[in-house]
Amino acid sequence: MNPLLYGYNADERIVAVQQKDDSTMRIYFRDSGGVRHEDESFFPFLFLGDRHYIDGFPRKHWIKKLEGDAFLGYVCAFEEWSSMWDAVRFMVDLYNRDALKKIESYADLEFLRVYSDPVAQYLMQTGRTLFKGMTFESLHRLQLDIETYTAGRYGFSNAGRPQDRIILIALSDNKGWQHLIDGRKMTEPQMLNELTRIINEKDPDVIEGHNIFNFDIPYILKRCDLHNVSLAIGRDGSTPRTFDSRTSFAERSFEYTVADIAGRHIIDTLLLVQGYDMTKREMESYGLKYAARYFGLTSPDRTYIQGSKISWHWDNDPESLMAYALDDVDETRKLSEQLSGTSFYLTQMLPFNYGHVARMGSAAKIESLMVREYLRLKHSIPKPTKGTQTTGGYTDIFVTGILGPIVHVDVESLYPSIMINLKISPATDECGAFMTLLRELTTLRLDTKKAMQRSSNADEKTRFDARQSSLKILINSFYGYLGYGRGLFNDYAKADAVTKAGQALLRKMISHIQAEGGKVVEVDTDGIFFVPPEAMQSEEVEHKFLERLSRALPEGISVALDGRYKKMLSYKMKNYALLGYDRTIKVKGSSLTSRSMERFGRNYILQCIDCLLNNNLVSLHNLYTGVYHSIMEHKLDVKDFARVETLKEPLSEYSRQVEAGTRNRSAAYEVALSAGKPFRPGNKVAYYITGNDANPRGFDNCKSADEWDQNFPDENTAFYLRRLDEFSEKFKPLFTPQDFRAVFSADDLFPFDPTGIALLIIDAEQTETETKNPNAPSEFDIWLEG
DNA sequence: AGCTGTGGCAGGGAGG
DNA sequence: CCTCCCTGCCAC
Repeated sequence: MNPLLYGYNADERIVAVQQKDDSTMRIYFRDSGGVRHEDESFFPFLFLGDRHYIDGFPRKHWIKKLEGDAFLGYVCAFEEWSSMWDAVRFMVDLYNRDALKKIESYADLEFLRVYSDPVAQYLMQTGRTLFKGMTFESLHRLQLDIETYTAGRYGFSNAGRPQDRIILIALSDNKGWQHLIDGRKMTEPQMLNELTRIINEKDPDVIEGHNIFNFDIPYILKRCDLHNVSLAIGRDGSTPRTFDSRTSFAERSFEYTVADIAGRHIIDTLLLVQGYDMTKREMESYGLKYAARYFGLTSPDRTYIQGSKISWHWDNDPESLMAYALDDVDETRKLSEQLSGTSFYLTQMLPFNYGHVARMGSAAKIESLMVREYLRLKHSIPKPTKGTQTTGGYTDIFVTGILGPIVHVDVESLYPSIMINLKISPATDECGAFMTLLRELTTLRLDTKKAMQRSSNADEKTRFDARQSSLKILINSFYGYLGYGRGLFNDYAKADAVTKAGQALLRKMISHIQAEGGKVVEVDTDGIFFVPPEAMQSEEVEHKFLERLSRALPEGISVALDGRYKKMLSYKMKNYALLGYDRTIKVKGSSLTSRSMERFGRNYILQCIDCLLNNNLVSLHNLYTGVYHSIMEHKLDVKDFARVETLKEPLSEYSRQVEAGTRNRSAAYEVALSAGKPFRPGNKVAYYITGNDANPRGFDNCKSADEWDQNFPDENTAFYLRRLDEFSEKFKPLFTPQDFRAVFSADDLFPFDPTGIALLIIDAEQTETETKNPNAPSEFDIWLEG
């Protein structure tokens, strides 16, 4: 077994960590014969017990940096020394015997500074590990959901007001047991005590909830505070420890309050859903109800209650509210069942507990494996290098318009394949852990995938799938880690080498396709859309073509057929629409449709695309006139023309920046400010434009969507008509100017006649010769020629 | 206290 | 009008 992947096999998993004395821990492993005790010396961790101070130094001071010239920037991590002094002596001895003389007292240690947080965190986390050896199935998971009664409309922020209260705590677990705490029979303090009692009695390993970090837990804690109740739900009798945290899913950042419950793990399904959509990017919302529907987990008789109506239902119709709360926990369980498997299986090989793994990013996971190996080898760990990555994926568009038929090919795992193929790993990784990890994880994933395909048991298949997909996410992050500014082992030059090799590879593929008579339409990073040559338009010939393409590429790089489409609307780079043979339409990119658009616009554009791909110009014209009149006659609902924006920053920060002149005013923030409600980053604001000016300044003419009154519609008709025309403009390149005017016109003087209107296909302009030339010489030519 | 990357496009606002 | 800058959204 490769120590790098220690713990992947079930019989190597830690089942319990028991503290022996102040400085060591005893580890128990599970194997086929049951639980056995293992000599801790093999285990490559430093166990510091639960004392925060050893030799008078906080635990984090055990990781130090020497500032001597020869080893500036390196940290040494220690694992088996009994005292700080031994550790320092070892390190100094290793690098510089002279320096030892300087260290005579604690005062001399001032030149040692805490350097590497990741290392410190790593050690501290492992020291706290309480993960019991369990299968995903045997984990005792408890779902929690609360409903609150508020005098005002915004319950959460009012959690401190005595007149608001928790009315319902719904719990459910995978032992088929359900419990509902009914506020009518208890005071709130009684209810909170009862919650504590039940959790301790049921003793769950995991507590799950949707948005549990930002709502349920903090709310409960606040109410406990108010009523002086101690929420002692830790396995050691402690109360939850909370701290503010932030994760960013790509450019979106998400703030939440992490709660740590001793001996238990908290899983927030909201975070799981966001993490899932980070790669898929096709969900409209991350709310529980939508997510449950998205994954097909909704029961047919599910009860729905609007958030604002909860107080009313509690007063008038409590039974349906209770049913609603139980449906919430039921969906949370199913959601977690679906999504938490990836984190669970990764926990087996990462030096972090389940709850932590579930909220960690990919880079931190990779780094933890690297650091563990360096600790095992007692090798120094590099510091992050400063710099930036300069290149990314190759993106290009060759032709715009409606085209077809279309074939999409892509390189499987482009960046990982390149890294393995060209042996690209960080220069600072002297022990070669990075490449070994990448290789081993890739092999492991392929094996797991094969095992999945072999398996005939549905449950087992699901388990294997969860494992292989969690590995896939991890493997794909190795490239990102190279260019990650805070990565201890980052290497920007190597990150650039990966992307440049990718670009060269794509150019090679493009020229191959063109040489065979294909018409390349669009390229993005690892995939190519093209119109196959006439002779090739059958699936069998396509596969032959793919084989030839694969043979033209280096060993270890494989190309796959990703999709076949009837037609494609090629609009701009990263922006296109596809019509499948099953008549479904996929729209990609933010410039055709995006979440930031008014809903009527989104629907309008989607329908336009449908008409265009199906060459239905009469419908297109009718569509335009229909929407035109709906706007004119105030027939749209506020939901259709309101714009919904997500607040990224606290309102106070926005105000400060506007005051300082470093930021422009923005309608969404102005509406939020004037509403006087407590907004947090991540909250959504819906607003619409008022007035008569077709070109208004948004932040001067905006109103909150819930102020709109159907009986006195005051939306700016001129503005929304202008928006309609802006949306139509997107299709201008498809028509001659006259044809465009004829189609997108509400002028009914002459009936619309589509005769003679042809959709245009335009070759994209050759702007940058260097990037546009697929045959441009590259430093990777030798590699490509094999 | 925690955080994987680059590239392309749209729209608002400010200022020329 | 236009250009520039910034933010937001999205593809990979």
